[in-house]
Amino acid sequence: MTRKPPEPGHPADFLEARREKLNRLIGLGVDPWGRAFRRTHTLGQVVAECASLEGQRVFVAGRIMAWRSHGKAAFADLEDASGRLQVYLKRDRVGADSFTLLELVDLGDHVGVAGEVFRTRSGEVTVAVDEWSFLGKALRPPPEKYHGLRDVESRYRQRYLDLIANPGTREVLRNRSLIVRTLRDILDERGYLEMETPTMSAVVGGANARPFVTHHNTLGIDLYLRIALELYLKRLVIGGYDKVYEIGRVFRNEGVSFRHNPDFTMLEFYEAYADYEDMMRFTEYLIPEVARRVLGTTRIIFRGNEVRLDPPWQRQTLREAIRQRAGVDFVGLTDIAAARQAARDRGLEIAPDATRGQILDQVLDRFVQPDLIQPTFLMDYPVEMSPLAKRRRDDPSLTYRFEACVGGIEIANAFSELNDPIDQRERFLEQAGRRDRGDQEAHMMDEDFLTAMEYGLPPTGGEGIGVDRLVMLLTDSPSIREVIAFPLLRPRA
RNA sequence: GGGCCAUUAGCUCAACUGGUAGAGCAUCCGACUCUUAAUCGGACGGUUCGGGGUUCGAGUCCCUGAUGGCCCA
Repeated sequence: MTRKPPEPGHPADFLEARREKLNRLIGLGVDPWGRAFRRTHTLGQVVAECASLEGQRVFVAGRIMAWRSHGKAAFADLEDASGRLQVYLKRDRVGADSFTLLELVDLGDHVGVAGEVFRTRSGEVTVAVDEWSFLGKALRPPPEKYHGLRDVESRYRQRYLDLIANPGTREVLRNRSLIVRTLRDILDERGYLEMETPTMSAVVGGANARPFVTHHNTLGIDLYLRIALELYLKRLVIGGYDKVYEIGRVFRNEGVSFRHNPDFTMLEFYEAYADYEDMMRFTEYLIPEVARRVLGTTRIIFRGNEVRLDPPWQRQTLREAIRQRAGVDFVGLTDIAAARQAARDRGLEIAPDATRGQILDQVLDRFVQPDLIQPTFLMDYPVEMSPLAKRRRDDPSLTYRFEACVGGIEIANAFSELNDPIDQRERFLEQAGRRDRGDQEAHMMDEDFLTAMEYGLPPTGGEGIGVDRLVMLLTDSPSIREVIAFPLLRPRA
């Protein structure tokens, strides 16, 4: 590709203009990349403490976000993680040579400045610069200063530009960090130990999902990326830790949607000698408490609805919730053919060999979850959908399991853990049968886990929370991709 | 996987029923020592997502591919 040679004063394009400035800087013996710069204050601190700082000399640094030139003076807006601050660059103050060098400054450059804090006529806190230096030249221009970066694809592919240009994105990812930290704080306060379990292993389980496969070269074996944290955390409970949790990435080889990303963050916690009732009580404390600590309120807006997170949350059996919203008792319906037909009558596409669990999943997805705006526990899932949950004493076809829905999406899944290794083996066998019949989401037989269970898992309450979805909820984000810094996209062709 | 929509200058967006691709910001040149979406004057900047077709003529219509969004699965 040929390109016009840049004429002096008329560079062929914006990239060459910046390259040329860079070369001029190097030619002048100026280091365009800078070195560590000892700030006395962040930009936000200068603004916040301006009353006491007025008249004092400060050292601050930031990226140049706006530039207003006035002949022998100029104003620039600097930005760092703490905020934005205006600086005033006057020839009489910085000196003629240094002022001339400002011609080589571009939007997006990092600079460090020293100068006196003052207020302009209009009252804006400003630093009257007497010395400045380059801390990092930008060879590409930042996005448009007023509209920012709007193109959704560019925002995800080049998240750094999204972050530079859009304060709202900075706020969301910052809140994500605070939410995760707060989850840890609360779990720590409650005496849970944070653990780390394998992300790769020869057998995966803990959820109905297709795993990613990878390969270990020296061992010469295929390994799976984990789809849940459950089976290893339960081993730790067997080992004697009575309260454990893990926050970590899990990987599911399935489609992408506004609430699905192939890798996402799960929180799972397990408490020995507890049950799903305890998990419900803890959940309806945990979620509003996170909201209160991070956002300062338990009343949030999500997708245009006000959601009140305060306890107690609604409780409804799955059976009743479905009967109420779909008009059919799908849980109680034992005739599978009739169930398939009833689902089809309600506009669902049901495969001829669909199991009851698959039908219930679809009915839940379509009719029940979207309707559950206020926090709700859906309780008592059928045993065939819940191969790791304890059976109800009063009805062994159901389990002590609940899912929590908030804002119309599922954010948590919990149960009284199945601790009978004989029943667990039967459940795995039943799942393995489905696998043999082609259900790639069915559980694998996990002899190692069964062996562990045979050493004795105490009655245990366990729960998984979709951290990304919780962040969506608390930041009113319409898509999971808004709360994941670098969501998966197809590579650019 | 299916349906609908989108893709135009570095960024944000225009361009009626097919008829010379424009604006703002950014960039470059010039003026300006309290501006703040600074202002004023001038200039540069395009594979209209890729490929094919229809037509005297395609950003616009048709086919095909790519990527993304939304809805459905």
